[in-house]
Order: sequence, then C-alpha cells, then structure tokens
Amino acid sequence: MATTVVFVVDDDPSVRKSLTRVISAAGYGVEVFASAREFLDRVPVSGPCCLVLDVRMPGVTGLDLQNTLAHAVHRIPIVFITGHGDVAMSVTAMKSGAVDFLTKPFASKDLLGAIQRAVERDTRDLGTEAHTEDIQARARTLTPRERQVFALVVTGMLNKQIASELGVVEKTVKVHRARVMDKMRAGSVAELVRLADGLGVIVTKA
Amino acid sequence: MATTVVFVVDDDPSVRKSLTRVISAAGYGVEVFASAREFLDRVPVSGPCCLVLDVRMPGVTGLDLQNTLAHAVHRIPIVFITGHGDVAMSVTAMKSGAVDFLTKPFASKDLLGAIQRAVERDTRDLGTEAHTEDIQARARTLTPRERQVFALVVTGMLNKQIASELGVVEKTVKVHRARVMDKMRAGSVAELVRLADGLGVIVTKA
DNA sequence: GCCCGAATGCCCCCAAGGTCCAATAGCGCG
DNA sequence: CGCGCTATTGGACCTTGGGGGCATTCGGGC
Repeated sequence: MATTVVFVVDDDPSVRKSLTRVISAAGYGVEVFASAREFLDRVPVSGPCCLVLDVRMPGVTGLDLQNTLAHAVHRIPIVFITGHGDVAMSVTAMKSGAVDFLTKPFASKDLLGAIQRAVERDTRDLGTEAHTEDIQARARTLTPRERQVFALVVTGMLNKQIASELGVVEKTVKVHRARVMDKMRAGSVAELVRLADGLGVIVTKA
Repeated sequence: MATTVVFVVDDDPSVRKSLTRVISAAGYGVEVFASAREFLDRVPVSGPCCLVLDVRMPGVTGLDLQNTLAHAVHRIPIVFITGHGDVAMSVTAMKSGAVDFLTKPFASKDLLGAIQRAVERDTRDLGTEAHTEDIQARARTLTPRERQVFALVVTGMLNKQIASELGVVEKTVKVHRARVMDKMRAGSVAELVRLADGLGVIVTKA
C-alpha cells in the first residue's frame, strides 16, 4: 500500500527540519513546503495523508490555506502548529474543522498523536469517498428514464404506480427496473435503497 | 411551541446579570446558575436549548461540566466564555464539541451568533433524536423471532433463504414478516430498510 | 384453563422478474 | 441516404416471490 504521507508547511527551515525528523521517525513519509503556495502547486495526492501547518506565515497564512482547501475536492485534515497563537485564532481553526491546534513548544507525542488522529480521519474519509464515487459512477450509466424509475422504486412504489406516474405501461417499468438493478449491481430492493440513500445522505450531510 | 431557553452558568453575579440582559433581549428564555452543580441539579429540559458556560469556576470547571454532559443522554450544545482563556483550553473545549469559545470582552453579536448556531444544532439533534426514539419504540414491540426476521429481511434475503437460515418453513417467515411490516408501520420493503438503517446508523455513530 | 408467541398447512391473488418478439425515434457514420 | 446502435415502449406468456385469510398445533406463563 502507499505510505501515509504527512505534508508540512512552515516558513522556518529549522522547524521544517526538526518536524521532518520527528515525523519520519514515527514511520510516516514527509514532504515539506516553505509556503502555502508551494504546497498548492503540487497537491495531487493519493492515499491517506494529513497536513501539519504553521498558522503564521508571510503571504498566505495557515488559516487562509485552510479556507482554500475547504472548498477543494478532497479536504485534507489539518493539524495546526504555531509559535504565537491566540485563542481567537485557535477557535477559528477548530471551527473550520482542524484536527488539533498546538502551540510551540509542544511534546513530540502530542504532535504525533494529533497526526495519527488526522490520518485516521483521512483514511475514513477516503474510504467513504471512494465508495460514493463508485456508486455515482454506476448511477451515471443510467439513462434518464432509468433514473426516474430508480428514484420511484426506492420510494417503495409498485410498478403499476410508477407506470401511471410516468404515463407508461407496467411492462415498460419492469424493463427499466431490471436494467437499473443490473447497472447498479443491486441484488435486491434493499440493496438498491441503500445505494440510493448512500447517494442522497452523503450529499445532504456533507 | 416551547420557548428556546439559554442556560447560563457563571460564578460571577454581575456577569450573570449582564448576560441575562443581552440574551433575553434577543428573545430567548434565560436561566442562570452560579455553579455546575447547581445546573446539574435541575437539568431536565424539553425543547431546544443551549448552554453558555464559564470555563473558569471554583469547584467543577466548565470543561469538567462539558465532560460530564458528554456522557449524558442529551448532549446540549455549549458556548464557552472566559476571562482568561489560553489556547490549550480552547482547543480542548472545541475538540470536545463546543460550538464556540469566546474570550471576554466579546461583542454581543458574537455571543448571540454563537448562541444561534448552538440552538440550531440542538434543534436538529432533537429532531433526529425524537425520530430515532420513535422507531426504537416500534422496534421494542417486536418479538425476538420477529426481530430476527426483520434483520434478515432488510438484508435483501428471500423468504425461503430466511426460512432455511432460521430453520423454519417459508410460510412461517411470511407471517413474521407481515407482523414486522405492521408493527414497524412500513408500507414497503424500501421503508423498512430505511427504518432499519436509521436505527443502525445511529447506534453505530453513538 | 386461557392467552400468546411460534410454527405450519392449504388456497388464492397479486407483484416482480424473465423470455421472446416487435415497433418507433433519434443519432452518428460511412 | 441507408445502416447500425441505443433508448423507449409495448404485448403475450410463464415462473417465482410476497402477502392475506383461515385453521391447527404446541409450549409457556399467569
């Protein structure tokens, strides 16, 4: 499997160096960046990861980067570190979903603990994300009509009810329905409902 | 409907007084307490609410109270306020699910904004909670056998498969199944699956 | 002894799913 | 322009699955 990689963004070279030592000693892959921009210029990742981010940096700050990433496709979990943090700053970061917010000096084990929690979260997110992607991919192969039938089937409607709803004959509904079950790879109505809800719930909850 | 009530726990009488003024002016009901213990001695609430809590108090602190409430049945959303907060304290509070963490002096609108978000969260929680309660109540009326059939039906298994799984005849399964649909007030398998997943997801998440 | 949960048999109806076949419409390609 | 492909629709027919009604039996518990 791909090694879990921890990204470090800090403008202080000595901090980057010591963080790299501590984090790689814990068995993670480490990639360091001196600025938010540098990080954004080569984000593409696969596999679980997290971001250790200095709040206070010249130019784009850590909080700015957090906001930028919040609208990105894949939201990477962030552990903030800072030399001169204040309460308002930490609260803002936490409200925006940061995993932790450490003020220097901090114990290595605190940092590694936070990183571990961040990585765990990311692993979970990636799992559900991949799963949702998979389902959406199947849903995309449905024709418009099949999609309509799909939507009505998962409400529990009978074929004849769906038929009158769509203004067609029951037989036609059966055909579409069979294709939906096939394309969505559902072996039963129960599975189909779960696929549908997985699609809907995620959208509603996220 | 019941008025939304905001609980205030602070050991400083003058703070209690001014908070009461600000919060009730915003249209909320307010109940004040001088200590965590005093609050715990008369918690029972119905209807949406939230808690405005001073971190630093003699005896049981705000963070202690937060921990205590975390294991309670109904987790009330908390807005922390404090005169002398530090970053570690705020991060702990936020990680434990606090809605916000304000340091004095703060603007009234910041407090009221936080309260509004807390109340909205509580309203949502109460809604889903009541809904889950309702479903669980129905599930409790099921006999052991009906429960087993219920569990297998929502897997998408056929009656004959359930029958062999339970070592009985298909007809017997049909009878239980019919009772399950009746008791759970489900009009279709689709609905039944949603009821079951609603139960399962909550159980898994809580 | 009565009530209830559980199990079962028989009969019948309706819903779901599949087979074989067929028609129409739109769209891109040579 | 015709050919092929896909989406959509529909009919006839048959099998399997789900659900309801009715009656019976059996074992516990009050």
